[in-house]
Amino acid sequence: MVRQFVLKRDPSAESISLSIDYRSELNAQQLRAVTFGRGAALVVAGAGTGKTRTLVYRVAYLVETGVPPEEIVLLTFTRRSAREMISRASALLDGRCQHVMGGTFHSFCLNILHKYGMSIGFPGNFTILDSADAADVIDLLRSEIRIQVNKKRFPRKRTLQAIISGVRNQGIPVLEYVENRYPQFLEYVEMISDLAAEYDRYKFNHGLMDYDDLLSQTLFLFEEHDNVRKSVAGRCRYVLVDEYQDTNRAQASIVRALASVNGNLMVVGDDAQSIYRFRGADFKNIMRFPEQFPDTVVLKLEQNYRSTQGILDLANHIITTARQKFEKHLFTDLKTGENPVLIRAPDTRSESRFVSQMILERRESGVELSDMAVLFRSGFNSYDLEIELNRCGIPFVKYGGLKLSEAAHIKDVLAHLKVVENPRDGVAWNRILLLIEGIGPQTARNIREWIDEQADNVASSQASSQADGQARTPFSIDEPRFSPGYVEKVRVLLDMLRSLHTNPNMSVTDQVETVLAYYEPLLHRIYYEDYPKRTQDLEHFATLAESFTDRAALLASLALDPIELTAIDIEPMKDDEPPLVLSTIHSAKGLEFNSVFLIQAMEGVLPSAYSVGDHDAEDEELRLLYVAVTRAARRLYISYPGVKYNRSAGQYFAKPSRFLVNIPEKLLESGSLVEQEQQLLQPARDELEVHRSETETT
DNA sequence: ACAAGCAGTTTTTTT
DNA sequence: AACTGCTTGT
Repeated sequence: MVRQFVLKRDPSAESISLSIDYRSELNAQQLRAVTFGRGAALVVAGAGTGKTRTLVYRVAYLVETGVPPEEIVLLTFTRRSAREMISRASALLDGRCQHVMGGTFHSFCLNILHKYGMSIGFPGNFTILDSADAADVIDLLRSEIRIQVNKKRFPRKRTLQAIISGVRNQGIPVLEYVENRYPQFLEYVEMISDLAAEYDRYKFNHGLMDYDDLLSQTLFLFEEHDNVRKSVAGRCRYVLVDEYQDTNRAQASIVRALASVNGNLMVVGDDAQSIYRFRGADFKNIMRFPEQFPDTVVLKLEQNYRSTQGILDLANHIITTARQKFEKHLFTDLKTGENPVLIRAPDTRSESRFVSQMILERRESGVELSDMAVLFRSGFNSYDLEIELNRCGIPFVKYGGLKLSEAAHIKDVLAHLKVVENPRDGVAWNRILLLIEGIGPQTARNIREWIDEQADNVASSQASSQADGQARTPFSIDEPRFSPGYVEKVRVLLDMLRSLHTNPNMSVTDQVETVLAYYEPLLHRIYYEDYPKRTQDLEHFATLAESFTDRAALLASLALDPIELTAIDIEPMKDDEPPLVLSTIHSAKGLEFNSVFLIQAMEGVLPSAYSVGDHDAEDEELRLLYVAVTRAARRLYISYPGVKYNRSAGQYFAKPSRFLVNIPEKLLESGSLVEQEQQLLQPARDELEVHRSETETT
């Protein structure tokens, strides 16, 4: 590294030129982080200690002290939080902050690969596989290998994808990974390894990249081309990383590479809130940070501005029971407040009714609906509650769970666009061919093979010369080699795709409309049971697509930043009241609410049944509870049903979460539900019934 | 040989 | 709701 001489700022000039009064708006610890100079810093920030605020002020401070905004990189966990922080910084200072480079690791890497990928042999038009697409690719390859397996239980495609991705993320052999996490599949280790190799080869040959590739290929690019690394890192004058406890190995390496020229790096995180182990995140990254950057200054934010003392006491108590001890004790000045409660409801229905009722009460007492949240472990834990909320006419948005872009019909439409973008995208071809009546897996495969040949011909004719004058596309049938049962239908499909391919000036909206016109009849045939609902989603999607200037941007954006709207979406804000938030605990990270309801806090759900027996996994479930609890500012209600219904076991007695049973009453009061007398209850229920018929759209 | 439809099983969390 | 395995029909 070039030796640097630091010129100290003139303190008298500082007070004149800075427009923000940092001293009065931040506490001493925050101020230190915000005004930190050059070098490496680790900010250990407990829940609710103003972590986001600190980052926002840090961005503004850097810009205000003359750092060019486009040389500041802010890496966050979701694009949503990057967007939010940058706009908050802009509001604080001015529009200059909009030019800060911000986003997720994946989107940042995608930009780099688009810019420099050509130099290491990646085509410019590669398509991105989300994890479901990746599983589909693996499934295509699996069907070939499986013939030799015969009759035995081979892992399903999602499991295979999880294993292959996990192996990549942790950089360990398949054997070790399967031994630890999937001992039931030990006999298939060799086949899984073969499959992983096949998968990599397939992706390379067909211009595909999965999420892991975006990170690892960027690292590969940096390793192979030092000038690229220097050039990229040279433009990263200041690097800021949020949620550092949830980075994996590859991401930590990328951070190191980005800081390798200027060395100005600030990472912010909280080891107690690490909840992405399943995705390869390693909270030890945060412990290792000071070793990797020997001159690291460690800064701590410990004063909590969010929650009442009662909520913090509970949170502190919970985290001390983790097997891996964390040295952290949050404190606050907020003394007042109602203590957290643990409520046992008779069953799931009454739990939903209780939560809805409390939400209405809180709203009556002046709390905005949008300042309340219902949190749960898994997306489907809220199904029953969603019905009840609809019945009560309470508007809500749901984060986590099924995404719009993950719905089958949206993926169908996207697959058509992907094929036009990257004609070698075999999974997308497979998907759209299977939609045609009369074409099954085998025929789709034959057609795909023929398409691959065509694509090769196109490539070679382009390579040799443009002598034949006519641009060839991979979307025409020259030979009558397919059976008449479906050849006409394939011809219609190819005609449609060719019209998009040969028309580079066509707007994204027109492209989407063209695909939709083609897809509509297929949708009706395949989803004859519920196509009206799906048609609605497609219209929503078409509106959304209008804001994109080109097809590649639309596809990349949907792959990297899935629209978080469930199919069970309410009418887009018909009334102006901001809706209640339903969210998985994972998706609620970084958010805060006046009142939080944590539902289904029972054994088998939180902790998840998958985690029991694995100490590290159980610890992570505990941290998940910690995250949920610390989202609450004033009120916290934790509930679980005493009886749970399950299709296989029927009704069974549910146990409260093991993390909650031995907590002193002083920290967590327990409560139970009593059914109100019939006469009083009846009119209220009648009224709700009326609401139901008005609001129920699903 | 292949597609399509039916019944029973299985569902974590996300870039 | 989606996936898997099985049966039936072309």
